[in-house]
Amino acid sequence: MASSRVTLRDIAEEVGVNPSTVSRALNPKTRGMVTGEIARQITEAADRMGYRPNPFAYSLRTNRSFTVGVLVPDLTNPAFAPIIKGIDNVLEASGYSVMVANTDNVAERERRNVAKFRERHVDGLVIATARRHDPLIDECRAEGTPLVLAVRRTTNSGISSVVSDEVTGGETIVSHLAQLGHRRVACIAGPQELSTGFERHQGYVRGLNANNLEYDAGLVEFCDAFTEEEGRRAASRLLASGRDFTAIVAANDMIAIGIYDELQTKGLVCGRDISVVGYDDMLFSSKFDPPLTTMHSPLLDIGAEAARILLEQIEDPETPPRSVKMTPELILRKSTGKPA
Amino acid sequence: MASSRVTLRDIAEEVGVNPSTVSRALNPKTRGMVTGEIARQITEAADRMGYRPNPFAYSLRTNRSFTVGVLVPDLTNPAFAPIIKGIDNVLEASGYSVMVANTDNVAERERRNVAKFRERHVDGLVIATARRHDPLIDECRAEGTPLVLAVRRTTNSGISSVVSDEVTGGETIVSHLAQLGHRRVACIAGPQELSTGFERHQGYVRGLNANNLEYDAGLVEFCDAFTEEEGRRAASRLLASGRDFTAIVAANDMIAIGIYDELQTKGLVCGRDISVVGYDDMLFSSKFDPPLTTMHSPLLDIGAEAARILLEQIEDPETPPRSVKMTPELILRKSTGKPA
DNA sequence: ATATGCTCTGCAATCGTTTGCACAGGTATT
DNA sequence: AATACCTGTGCAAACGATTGCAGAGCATAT
Repeated sequence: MASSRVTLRDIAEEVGVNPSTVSRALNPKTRGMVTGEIARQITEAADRMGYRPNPFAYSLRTNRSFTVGVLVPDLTNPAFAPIIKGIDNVLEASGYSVMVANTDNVAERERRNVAKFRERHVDGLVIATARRHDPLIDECRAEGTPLVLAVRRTTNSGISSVVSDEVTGGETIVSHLAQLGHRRVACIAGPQELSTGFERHQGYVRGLNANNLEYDAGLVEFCDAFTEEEGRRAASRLLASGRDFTAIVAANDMIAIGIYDELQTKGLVCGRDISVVGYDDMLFSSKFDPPLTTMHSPLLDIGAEAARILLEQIEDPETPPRSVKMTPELILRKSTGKPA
Repeated sequence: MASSRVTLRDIAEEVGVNPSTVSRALNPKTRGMVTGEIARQITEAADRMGYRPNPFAYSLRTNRSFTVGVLVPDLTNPAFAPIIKGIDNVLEASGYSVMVANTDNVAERERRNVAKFRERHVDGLVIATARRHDPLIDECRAEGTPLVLAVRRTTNSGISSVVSDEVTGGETIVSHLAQLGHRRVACIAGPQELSTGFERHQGYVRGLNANNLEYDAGLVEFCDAFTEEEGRRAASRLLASGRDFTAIVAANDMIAIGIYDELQTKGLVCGRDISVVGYDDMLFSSKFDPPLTTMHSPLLDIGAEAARILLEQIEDPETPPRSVKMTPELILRKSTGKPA
């Protein structure tokens, strides 16, 4: 309310030129078109008067909003928050603003928010909610707005994505267990419609092969969601099956926590009776009881890299889509040990 | 790229009226001005043609952006993420978009982001980074954009805020400890320039009085930040002082974790040798070793309520500032017990 | 001396809305 | 029947930038 904004016209009057000249003088790309001395006067006046361009006018004319939309399933999930932070860090530095939307994993809400972002003419989208087969993503791509997937990707190539190497991650976990001497390694896998769930399970299978362990379908349970509760239930089923095993590889840390719960109620001690390894290395996984051995996903870097690719893509829409795979790292803690 | 947007003018031509009529027919507030039948034709055509108003044009004209800015110290901090989620939940329902900015507690970054928000003409601001004396907040207020503080407030009244009742929270904690039989209760307080740190400490002091325990300056240590590391260092100082005490009230859960660390390295077992109580009840505080007794802050509700107040304020700028205090709840877990 | 080209600036249209004002036509009032 | 008042619609001016085009001024080439 206080300060009536100062516009190009105001500066123009002050300096005694046409607004268009002011526009050119202030825009680095067109600055060359105006005489040095005049340009100097203009920038000087602009500073002095506290000129701030009106983003609406700019956007209306140019259709650029310097805004990007970010879609995550859950802002409060420690396996996602760092991604946003990573994105925000690089985007802030480039003058972009980040709009977030929480979808709680419900497709309808994803759809609605993408629509909202589109209406608002965001310059680009980073999406962390993708399913392996995701019509919404296809639509987005067809629609033309620059887009990059983070953490989760679709089977559909031709879309930029940055994820971590889930398959080798899973494989490495099994190898770790095998080295400790485990022969009967169970798996509590995540949702198979998500690339993370799918590929980590795939990694588990490869790890078995690589270490000459046989695959036993009775040793793998699937979860419908990456949640503690789902993990607990799956663990319960596994235990109830009466099968013999000495270790469990969990699809992520949340599920691992669920497994902890179930082991505890059954009076088993994790790390001694049964080894458990998680995935993600989310915040506090070192504080659990016992501290969780887990595969560290470079979430912050994934977010940052996704943002960088998006920027590239916005800058030059002709840039071909790029997919990068970060490498995760095994963090040894107390939840794994030699088989009992 | 694909769909050339359809504008008011397109619809006007289709129906055979002037764009202004279309504008009026489509706006609920002015719809009464246009003949029922024509209005019907217009809305019908709008649907059919897939009309979506151009937000830039709208904003340029009206100076409303349907956007609010949210400032938090750390997106990944489980004591802040829920706030954003709460905000997003209510704002999304009202058609607003949320822009977030991460400040990492650096004043310069707060300033920069507030400036960015202002340039972008956000309709309102919710700020979770306020210091007790915060010039930036004063400037914001003077500037006129609707503003509400969340979780942390300034001493300066006359600004809307929604926080939890830290003082009684702190008091209740001490009472709990006193009831268990503790007589020598230490305190590891948070930054005193933040209302949370300040008021929780105040609550501690009141709790002492209320339970006829004497205040001993030697039993309180201050942290410069709400971090694990600061908590650990403070605990170390406290232990080194050689004073006698059986319980520690921590300014928040992060600090409590730091205390856990230090107790462990000193071979003390928390909950038996020394009781510890945290504050916030952040995610996973029930999973620590031992599960943390803590004061639950209704973070999600705080965010939601802040958003509601902000909406009120945006709707009618004359609305007097409103401050609400949520009541926290003590969650009993394993980190507290009878004194050894 | 004329033609040619280059550099700089201004003019005016445009982006897609909203909204004050004018005005046409109809209804109600006297 | 003349006047006043509504009601609904159109016109055109904003909002504050960007940008194609035209032209003024000047230097260089012929």
